[in-house]
Amino acid sequence: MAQKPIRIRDVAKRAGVSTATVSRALSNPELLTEATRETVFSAIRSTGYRVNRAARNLRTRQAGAILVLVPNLGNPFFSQILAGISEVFGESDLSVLIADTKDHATAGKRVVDYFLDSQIDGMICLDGALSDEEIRQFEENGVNGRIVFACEWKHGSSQPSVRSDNGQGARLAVRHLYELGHRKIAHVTGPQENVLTHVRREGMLAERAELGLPMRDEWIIRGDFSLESGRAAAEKILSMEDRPTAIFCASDQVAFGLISTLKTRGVEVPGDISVVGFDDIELSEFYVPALTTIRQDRHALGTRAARLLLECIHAGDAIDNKHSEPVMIDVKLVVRQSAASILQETGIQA
Amino acid sequence: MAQKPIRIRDVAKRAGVSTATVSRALSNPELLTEATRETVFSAIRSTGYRVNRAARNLRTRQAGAILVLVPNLGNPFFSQILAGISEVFGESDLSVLIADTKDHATAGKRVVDYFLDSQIDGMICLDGALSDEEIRQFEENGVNGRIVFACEWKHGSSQPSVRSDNGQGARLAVRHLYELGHRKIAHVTGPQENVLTHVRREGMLAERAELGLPMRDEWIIRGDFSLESGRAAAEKILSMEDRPTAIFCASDQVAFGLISTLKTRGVEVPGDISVVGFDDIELSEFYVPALTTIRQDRHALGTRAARLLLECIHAGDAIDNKHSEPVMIDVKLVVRQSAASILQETGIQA
DNA sequence: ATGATAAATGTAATCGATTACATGAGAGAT
DNA sequence: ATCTCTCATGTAATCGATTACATTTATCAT
Repeated sequence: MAQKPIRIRDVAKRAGVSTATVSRALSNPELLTEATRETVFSAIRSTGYRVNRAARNLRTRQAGAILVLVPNLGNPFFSQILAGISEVFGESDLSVLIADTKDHATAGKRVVDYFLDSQIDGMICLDGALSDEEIRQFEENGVNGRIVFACEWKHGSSQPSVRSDNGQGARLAVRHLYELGHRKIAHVTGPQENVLTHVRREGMLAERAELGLPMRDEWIIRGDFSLESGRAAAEKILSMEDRPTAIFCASDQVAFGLISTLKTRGVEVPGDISVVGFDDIELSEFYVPALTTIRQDRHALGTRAARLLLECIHAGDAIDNKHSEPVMIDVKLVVRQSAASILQETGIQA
Repeated sequence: MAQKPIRIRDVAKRAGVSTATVSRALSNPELLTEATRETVFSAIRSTGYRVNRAARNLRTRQAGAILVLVPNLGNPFFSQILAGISEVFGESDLSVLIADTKDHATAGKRVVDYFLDSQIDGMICLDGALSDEEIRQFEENGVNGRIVFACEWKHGSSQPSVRSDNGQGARLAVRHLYELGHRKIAHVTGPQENVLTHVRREGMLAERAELGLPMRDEWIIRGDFSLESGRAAAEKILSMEDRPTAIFCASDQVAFGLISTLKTRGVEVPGDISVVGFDDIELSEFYVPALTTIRQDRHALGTRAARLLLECIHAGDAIDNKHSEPVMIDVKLVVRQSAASILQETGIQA
C-alpha cells in the first residue's frame, strides 16, 4: 500500500510549468512572477508534494543533518543542552543526530566518518576528550570549520566553542563557603584529563589563594563527575582524622553521591559538613537538603552552540575560523540548604 | 580546501572493473570472485573511498535513519532508553534522529512529515500521547508498519510496542507497603491522559482490592510525573486532617518532589510517611533517604524496541503488523530506605 | 566438438531535485 | 520599426550509487 510518490515533475505538469520553476518556487521564490508563484504553490498544495531529501542532498552535496556528540547519554546533565540544540535546529531544516562517545569507543567507530560519509554537515561536540588522533583526522579532512564545542572543549585548540565560565563558578563556590565561615575546604574534582576539571580546580585554587585559605593535598579528591565517585569521595573524607568542614564538588551528581553516603554514615549535611555542587540540574532543588550549587545555563549552552554552528555552516569556507575566542556563558551561585554557616556546626553563637 | 571527492567510478577505474562490480563488492560480495573482490577492496582502501549516502538513499529509496520521538528530552528517565537504542542502531548503518514532542507542538510540525520527506525509515515513539490526528496521518500514509512504541503506547492501538509490566509494578509497590503494615496508602498519579497513569492506577487498585485495603478519593492525587507535581502532592497531603501513612508515586521524580517538600515541612520520610517510587533512575539509590522503588529496565526497553523496529523495517510490507502483542519487560521491587515498617512510625513493638 | 547452463562482469537506465545555460517576451531607446 | 537589455522561464546535464538486463566466460553433458 505504498503511496504513489509525487515528484517535482508531477507538480510541474500540474502547474503547467517546468521542474526548474517549481524548484525555484521552493528555494528562490523571489525569482518568479507573483502569478506563477501562486500557480506553483497551489499545485504543490493540491498534490501534497514534498521534496525528496535524498535527491536534494545528492545534488547540493549537503547532508541536511548535524551530529551532537555526547560523552554519556545516560547523564541527565546533557538533556537540557540537547533540548536547546534541537530547539534551534528544529527551525532550520537540518536534522539532529545524536551519538554517544562511549558507544563509539566500543564499536571502534571514527567520528570523522560521519563527515566523510556525508551524513552530516556539522557537529556539536560536548566531549572535550576526543583523542588527538581524531582531531588530526578532522584537520586532515578539512572538516574543522564545521565543528563547534560546547560545555567542554579540546585544550589548547582554537576551535569555536561555547562554555560556562567555569573558573568564575569555582570562585563563587569557594567564596560562598568562605563567607559562611569555612576555612577547611575540600574539592572533589572531575576526571583527570578533563578540561573542566582543570579550570574548576584552578578557579578554586585562585580564589583560595586570594582569600588566604589553608590548603592540604588530601583536600583535593579525585572524582569523575559521577554519583559513584561522590560516594568514593565520602569514604575518603570519613576516613580522615581531621575532616574538612566544607566540600566543593565538581558536579551535582558528585554532591549527591557524597551527601547520601555521608548521611548514611551519620555525618550531617550541612550540620557537620557543608556541600556545594556544580551544574544545578533540575533535581538539585529537590534534593534533601536542597543543593547549594553553581548554575550553568545549560539551555543557553545548547542554543548558543547550535546558532554558532549554523553560522559556521552557512559561512562555509568563506569566513573560516574567525570565531576563535570562546563564547562565555555566565554562571551563578544558587544558595539553598546544603551549605550552612560554620557557626551552626560548632554551636558557637556570636 | 575541500577534499577531492572519490566516487565509485574512481574506484572502478583503479580496480579495472565496472562500477557495478564495485557496488556489488560492497553490498553482495558473495557474487564476486575471490580475486576481483580482493582487487576491488584494495582499490577501495587505497583510494579511501566512502559511499555517498545521499546517492545510495536516492537510488534505494531509503532514508538510512530512524527517529526517536521523546516526550521530554529534559527528563533523565529517557536517557538510558536512548542509550539502549543508539547502541543497537550503532551496529546497523541507520542513524538515529531524536526529536522532542514538545518542540513539535510549539513549532506546529507534523511527525508524519519525517516519513513523507523520506528523512526516516522508521520511528520509535516514547510518547503515547500522540494526537488521533497524527495517528490517522500515519495510517493514511501507510507508515504504520514502521512505528514501534516503547514505554508508552497509544491506548487501544495494535501497534507493536515494548513496555514494562506496569500493572505488576504497581502491585508490587502496594504489596510491599502492605507488608510493612501500611493500610492508608495514597497514590500520586501521572498525567491524566497517559496510558501509564492508567495501568499503574489500575494495578494499584487491583492489589488494594485483593488485600482488602480501605480507599478514599483524596488518596488518589493527580500528578504528571514531574518533580513539581510531587511538591504539589505533598502540599495536598500536608493539608489533610487524617494523613495516609504511605504514598506510592507514579515516578521517582514525583517521589523526590514529594519527599523533599514533606521533609522541609518537618514530616519525616520514612519516619512519618513511607514513599515508594517508580522507574529506579540512577539517582534514586543516592537520594536521601535512598528511594524504594520499582525498577524498569530502561536499557532493555531501548534495545528491545530498537530490535523490534529493525525487524519491522526489514520485513517491509511483507509481514506487516504481526507483532500485535506487546513485548513485556519485567519490573522488580528495589527495597531501599524510603519505605519503612509502620511499627517504627508509631513506636509500637510487637 | 558442440550446445546448454551457470557464473561473473559489464552497460546503461534510473532514483528526484538543482542549476548553468539557452530562449523568448516585453520594455525602452533611437 | 528595430535593436538592446532585462527578466521570467524552459531545457537538459548533473549529483553518485544501484540494478535490470545484456554479454561474456567457464563448466559440463553428450
